[in-house]
Amino acid sequence: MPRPKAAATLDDVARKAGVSTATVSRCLNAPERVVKATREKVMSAVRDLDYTPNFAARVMAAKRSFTIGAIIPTMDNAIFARGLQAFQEELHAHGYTMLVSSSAYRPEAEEEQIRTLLARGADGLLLIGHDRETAVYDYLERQMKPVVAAWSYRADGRIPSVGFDNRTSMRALAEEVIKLGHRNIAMISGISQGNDRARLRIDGLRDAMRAHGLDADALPLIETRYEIESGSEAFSELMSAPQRPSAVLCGNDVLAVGALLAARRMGLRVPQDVSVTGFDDIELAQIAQPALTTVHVPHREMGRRAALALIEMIESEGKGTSVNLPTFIEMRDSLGPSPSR
Amino acid sequence: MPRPKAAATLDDVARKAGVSTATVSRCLNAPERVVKATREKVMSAVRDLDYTPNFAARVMAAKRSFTIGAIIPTMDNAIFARGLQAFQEELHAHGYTMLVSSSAYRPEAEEEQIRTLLARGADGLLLIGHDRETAVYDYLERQMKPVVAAWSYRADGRIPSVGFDNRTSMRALAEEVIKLGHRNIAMISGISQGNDRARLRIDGLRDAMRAHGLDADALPLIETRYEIESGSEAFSELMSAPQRPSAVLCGNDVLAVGALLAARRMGLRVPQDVSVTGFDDIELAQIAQPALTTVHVPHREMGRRAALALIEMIESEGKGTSVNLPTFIEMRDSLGPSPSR
DNA sequence: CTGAAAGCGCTTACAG
DNA sequence: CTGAAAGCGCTTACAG
Repeated sequence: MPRPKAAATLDDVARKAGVSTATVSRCLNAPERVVKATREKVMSAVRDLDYTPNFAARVMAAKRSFTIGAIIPTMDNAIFARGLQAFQEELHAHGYTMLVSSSAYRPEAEEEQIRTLLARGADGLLLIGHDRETAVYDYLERQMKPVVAAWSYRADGRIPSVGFDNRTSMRALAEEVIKLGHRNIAMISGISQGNDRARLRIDGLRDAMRAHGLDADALPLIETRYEIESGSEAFSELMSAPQRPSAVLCGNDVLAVGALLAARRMGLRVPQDVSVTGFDDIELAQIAQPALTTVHVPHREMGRRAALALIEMIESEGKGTSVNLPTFIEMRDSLGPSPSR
Repeated sequence: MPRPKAAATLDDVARKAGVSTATVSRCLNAPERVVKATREKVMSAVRDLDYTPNFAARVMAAKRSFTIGAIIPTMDNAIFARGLQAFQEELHAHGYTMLVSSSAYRPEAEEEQIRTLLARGADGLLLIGHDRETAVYDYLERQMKPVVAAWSYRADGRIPSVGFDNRTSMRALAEEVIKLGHRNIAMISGISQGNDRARLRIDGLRDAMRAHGLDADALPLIETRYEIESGSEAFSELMSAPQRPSAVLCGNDVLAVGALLAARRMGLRVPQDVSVTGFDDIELAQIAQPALTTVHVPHREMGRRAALALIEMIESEGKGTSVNLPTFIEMRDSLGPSPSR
């Protein structure tokens, strides 16, 4: 009985096929450069030995890993799930594997993970948004590895981005809200510190307010974690202010669903008593009661395009082109005219 | 101006610190084996050169990668998100990185990914469930790398599992349903082919039916993809049968939410006209209207324990112990007494 | 406590 | 079209 033998190596295959390791390597990586007869001998040896190339050795010798790292704030939240899935599918279709880690919205964690993934030989990196220290960008530049920022388009970023315009998207939604007669508007946002998406959405709302003569500086605003429960708490707090808002714009759908839940608990009807809006258009938005009016973000498309951009940069050594994806407002039931109108 | 230099190597550090590469390596991996003075010289060289060890080289030399692969059916679905996040956090806390890929519920895709991840030097693997070809298990065994199956506990599996009992969990829920007087029961399941979790949940329902004298073989059952829309379609189909069910048990919360949506569209009140139940207790279940009665699965705990089990197997070369996590029924509003009672 | 050197398993110019 | 050999950047017995 053959005892558990170590995995076969290139050498084993070469010996068994009676050729050199160079030839075996070519059969695997550039079969067209080997004559058919040789190739067949080699491939059958590969099969017999159930040979799988050792990845680390290949990476080291070829200086390519066919691995791309993605560092996202969190996986435990539908915000990134769909886009990430599409990203991974597209990578896989091109022969790449995805390495993921989550930073829990902590910049130091992101930095550490950038180093780790790069040290692991990632051929490129997907990062979320643009907010990070200059030193991090300097480091990235020195590594000379393709990096793309997703979820936030920015023309003048230090790295190319594949995303959408968070600011004008939120502004467009806010314009609709204002058009419906709302003048007491409040916002529940994600923590804007280190999160350009959150900050730009706030800015977008303020842009719209200013454009319509509302006092943007007086905007009641609560920043909180992207969790349903946090959205509920913020909503209750906002609604217990002396001057109750007639519309509460939320930084994303998760917060908005939390707001909806709190409204129900408080006996407030949405949108008759108060309007609520979201951002992202994740599945939750359709399921919520009432269904959420929100900004539709093309998550899958964004994931795909980000993968394509990265692969392009890796394979043709280009510096990458940013892409600004369009969003649109998905009008559903949670936004109605201002009751005080 | 120094032009973009290649990343520093161990050799560069050794030269700069005036020691051998062996010493530098020790400073990094077993600092206690180097005297303080030397260590300080080395560490300052490391800092000066902004040195990060090359991962592939390290893996190849040490035959350890501190990487663990996870192959899940899909990321674009809350079913796995929470558990996976917890898994990743626990790995990270122990210095491991997670490599993920999704198989889209295709066995061949899973097989290919097992090979890929192992070739990439993964020190261990997380797989979902137990349904796979014998040949795959044989292959896994030959690789001699720790592998754990999650989301489904099984005492006699070929690999240890960290999960819960899908069958008795569903049975317990079904008992409650039957206790409420329901005798016309139907089920919407995920595709059971190659998915032991789905199959065991069906079995669990049938167990309960049999135990209460109902005809388990006559159970109206539709198997479909784990998508909201699929749940809606299946529900409509089930409800248009001559003999309408008074309770529809769903293979998971996603399907149940789809059923709820369809019920609303059909003008059926839940649970007055028809009861609906889910499985998993993902966030959706609480948000649904009415809130879903479902089986609570301890996703985070399962993810954590799976990580721990794998690390344990890697580091102490044990064969791993399975863990069977308890589930419980989360009674909410979508299950009520049978109207015909 | 530290160093010289072999070895990990590939790829890739360079010859022929 | 194929092979001999250097080299990728580490770790780790083995000496001393």
